Amino acid sequence: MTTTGQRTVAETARHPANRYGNRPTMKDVAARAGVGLKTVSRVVNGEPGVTPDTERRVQDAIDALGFRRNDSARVLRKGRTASIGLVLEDLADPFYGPLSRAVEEVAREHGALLINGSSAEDPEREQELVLALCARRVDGLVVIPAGDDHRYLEPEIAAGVATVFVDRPAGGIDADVVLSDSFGGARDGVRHLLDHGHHRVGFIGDQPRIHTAAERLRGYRAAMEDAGIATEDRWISLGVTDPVRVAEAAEAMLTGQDPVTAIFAGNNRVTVTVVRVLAEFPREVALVGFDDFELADLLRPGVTVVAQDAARLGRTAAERLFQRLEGAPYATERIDLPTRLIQRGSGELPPSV
Amino acid sequence: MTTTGQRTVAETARHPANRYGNRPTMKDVAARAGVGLKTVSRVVNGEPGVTPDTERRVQDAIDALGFRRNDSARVLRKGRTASIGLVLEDLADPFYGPLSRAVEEVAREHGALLINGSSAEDPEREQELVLALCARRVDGLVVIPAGDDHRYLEPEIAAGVATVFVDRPAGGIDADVVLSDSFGGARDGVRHLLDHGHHRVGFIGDQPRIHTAAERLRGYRAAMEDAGIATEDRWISLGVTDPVRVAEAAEAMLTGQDPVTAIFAGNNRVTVTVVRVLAEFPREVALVGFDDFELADLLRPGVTVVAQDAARLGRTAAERLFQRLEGAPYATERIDLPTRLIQRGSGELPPSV
DNA sequence: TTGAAAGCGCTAACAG
DNA sequence: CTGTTAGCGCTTTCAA
Repeated sequence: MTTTGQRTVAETARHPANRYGNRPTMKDVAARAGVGLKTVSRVVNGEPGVTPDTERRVQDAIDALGFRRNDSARVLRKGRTASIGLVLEDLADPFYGPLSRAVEEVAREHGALLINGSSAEDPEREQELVLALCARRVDGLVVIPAGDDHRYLEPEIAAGVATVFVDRPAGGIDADVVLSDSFGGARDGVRHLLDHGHHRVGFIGDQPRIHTAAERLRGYRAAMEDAGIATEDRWISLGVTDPVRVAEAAEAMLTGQDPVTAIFAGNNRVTVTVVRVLAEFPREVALVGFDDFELADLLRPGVTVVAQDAARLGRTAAERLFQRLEGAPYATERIDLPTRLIQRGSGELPPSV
Repeated sequence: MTTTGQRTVAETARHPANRYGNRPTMKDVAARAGVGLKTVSRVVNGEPGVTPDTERRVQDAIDALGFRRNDSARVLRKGRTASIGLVLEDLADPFYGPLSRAVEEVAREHGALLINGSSAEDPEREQELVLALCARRVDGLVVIPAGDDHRYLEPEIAAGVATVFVDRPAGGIDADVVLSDSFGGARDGVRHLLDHGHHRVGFIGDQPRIHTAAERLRGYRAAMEDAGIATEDRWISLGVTDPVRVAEAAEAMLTGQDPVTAIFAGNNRVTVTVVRVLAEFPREVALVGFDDFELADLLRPGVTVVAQDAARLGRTAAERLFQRLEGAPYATERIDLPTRLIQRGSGELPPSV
């Protein structure tokens, strides 16, 4: 601790004790500057109607005391917190990094802060988090839902908390949602494999209670059906996407009778695990994954993917949120963002058996 | 909008207008339940001293009105916000995902929410963000600094905002800091290359004003010196780590007279760019990178790295923060976390010229 | 067991 | 241009 630091402590310690570690308030500043409370407020908020001289006296007092406006009090009075909440599945998932960054960027453009939390794909934890954010009176909420029943949000939305869902739709309530075209993307990806001569195509996806997982499975089935292929149950594996289960699933469908010659992976984690399995596998197997991921182009072969634009997803949702916050109450809307097939080699391999 | 939803609107609309979208307050609940304000407060906060019967009446009123406690007001009164701020460089950077997730997890264990923002490596923006968080009266702050002068934080720290720096030390103030051993890690990585027969080893790093970048450079120089090799300026490139500059730097040191036979890359972004360059390069070049990254093991050759544990960095910092928040004022501390060399092939290649 | 009153630090509304 | 007053919705204190 420097000497300067210690003097600061002594200085602030002169003020009457309160719960904020003896911080000076506008009242203290007013007393020191010899002006009224409201004048301090004017200076702090850059409102007009203060003589340069007065302003300087107030500013000096602010600097001397180390005053910083207490936004908690301000919020209480103004009713707007200038903050929005973001609830997602897992901040550590590379898919959500760009998404939350995009939301943050838009929030920043609107002078708002971002409070965020991970639901860990647990509906209860999602609700807990959302309600905690509502209790803080965030102005709005961007939610990547873990659960499928969001009726608990009804009173909040009715009370004016703008809410936009991303990546998966809300359950049981009418709300804005921004989605990638999971169905179309998966269908295109599987069709791409079929176009390259495959007939036995496997699908490894997440738990079907997750909307995107169900949609992608639907896309897979649609593509197979369009091609007149009867899918076998052995080719389809759904469940949690931890590496162990996914690796076992991949190995199972790659071996035995009538093994698959191509795999469609339902999300980035699945894709990566399948790549690991295939790296050890004796036969060449074609692969298309849903979600792009870093370095997919550097692997050999490069991994063909159905890419969705996570940043755009986040930006679109956040912009929608602030439109609602600022404007008239529009009708709720569903925004579908297109996916894009990126060919890198793995999806263009021919059947090896 | 369901019928239930509309009734909720009508219901809340009866309450006197305020700034929170006509939300019921404890006063409203008290009126409806026919009890005093304080009794509602007791029920809401689970305080003892309320008859089961009264409690039920209050609870019914709460449910009927859709009441949710306004934590802004609570905060104003209690002085603690139960939230901490995290300022990092870029939420979208894969290195920070696990770190912020770890911080969030610890916050959650302590019942606190996480407010975070990206500084975009801009000192002004860092300060702006930090002060905005202080104005919100976050209880504490975890900062990955972009700037190197943090004296602006002195009054805040004196006023009781617990602050822990991560990844890089604070400038101009005395504060806790949690670091990876950049110097030792880089020295070990370079030494590893030297041990495999290299003499001309290149170093591509970030701007030396960034503490970790400077430390890693120092580690590189120490290893070279220990081996009795005089480094040439041509082998060293420092600056912003955008792909274009890094690629040019790599190509420059790989060609011309006395080209390097091995490269040490100063962070994950640099490493990835160098991998791309080497993939196109006619000669085999050894590579060790600072920071681990996903799929490094799947590339051919696998990329040898000096790994730091981002999650542990975040967890350690956050735990330190809450120790401070809860306990006596310890002396500030510097915590160094070890790095780990992970051999995957690229760092074990012999010199090719 | 319950409630009335005071006040957290700020801003809105209205005087001077 | 400046200051005073009255809350924002909650918790604290203290009395019933």
